[in-house]
Amino acid sequence: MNTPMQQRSVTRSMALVRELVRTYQAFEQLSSSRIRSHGLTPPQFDVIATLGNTAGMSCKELSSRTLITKGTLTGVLDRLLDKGLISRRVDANDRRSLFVALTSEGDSVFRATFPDVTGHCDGAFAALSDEELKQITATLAGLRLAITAKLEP
Amino acid sequence: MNTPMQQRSVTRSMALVRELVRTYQAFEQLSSSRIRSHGLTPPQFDVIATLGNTAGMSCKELSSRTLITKGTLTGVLDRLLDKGLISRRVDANDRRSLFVALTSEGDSVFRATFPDVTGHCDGAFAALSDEELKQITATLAGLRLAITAKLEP
DNA sequence: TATTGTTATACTCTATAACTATA
DNA sequence: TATAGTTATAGAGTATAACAATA
Repeated sequence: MNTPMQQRSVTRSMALVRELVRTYQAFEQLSSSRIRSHGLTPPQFDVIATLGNTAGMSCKELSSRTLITKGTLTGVLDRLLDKGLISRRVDANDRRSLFVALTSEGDSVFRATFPDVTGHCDGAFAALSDEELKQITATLAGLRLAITAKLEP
Repeated sequence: MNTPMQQRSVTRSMALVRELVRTYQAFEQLSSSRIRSHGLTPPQFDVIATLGNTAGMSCKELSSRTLITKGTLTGVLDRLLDKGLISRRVDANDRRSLFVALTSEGDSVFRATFPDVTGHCDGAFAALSDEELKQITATLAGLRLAITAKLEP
């Protein structure tokens, strides 16, 4: 009633935010150990997973999808290049741009790791029906859109 | 129908996992810029937020709540100590253990940053009713429990 | 002039494991 | 012997900003 506006507002989303963070952290903990067992770091896996099932993309697009800033991305790509998992070549149309794609070995790693990482969640979600999974996914998507809208302006 | 078991299973949770990661990343992006504007890193904020509204706790407990491993935690606490935001003193009962708590300056920082960070989500969630917020929070909690159960054994 | 990506710098976090001191 | 934390080491990610090449 006479709780300050700011205070009430904060209380409203606090529980949700905390729970989102905790849920993600739990997932992170589960997936990170799986990722490392394949000899990758989480950011490296992020790149592999983003490139998987695509023809490839520019560093700019890869950066915006993974949320890894361009300066950092160069280093991450260097290490994946050393491992032979990606190729990086100049775009013929715009020679400022680099086209990054999985090599066939990178694709093998993608096919081995991605199902393994997500697959470890399936046991956890076994109790949920397809309908419930769909529902939760939609809820999260809505949440994400709300946050993204707040980010852009 | 004749899709392999593993394949079907992966497909089931893949969309949900991707959406959870993306939603969290969007939140991370929003909160991280707020956190840094207060002169903290995300792990440092994590510690401040965990200590906030408590009397303090051991490094062990802090480590298990933040998911920061003990070796890393020492460094993070060192930096917060340098900033004068926490105190670290030997526990009288068990002299192997350290009791970590916010200083009054740390508490001020907590009170300034925590509402600011979570508050930036309130605009995003303004369209949701209290009931919906509650519902989504409960859904996430269920998801987390499912993942945590998978982690422990 | 603007954009794409690299390089340079300095710092923080991370995993891992050996170590100290208490219990 | 086991536990709480620190220290040591090496690597990886991060922010930031200056830079080169191309548009």
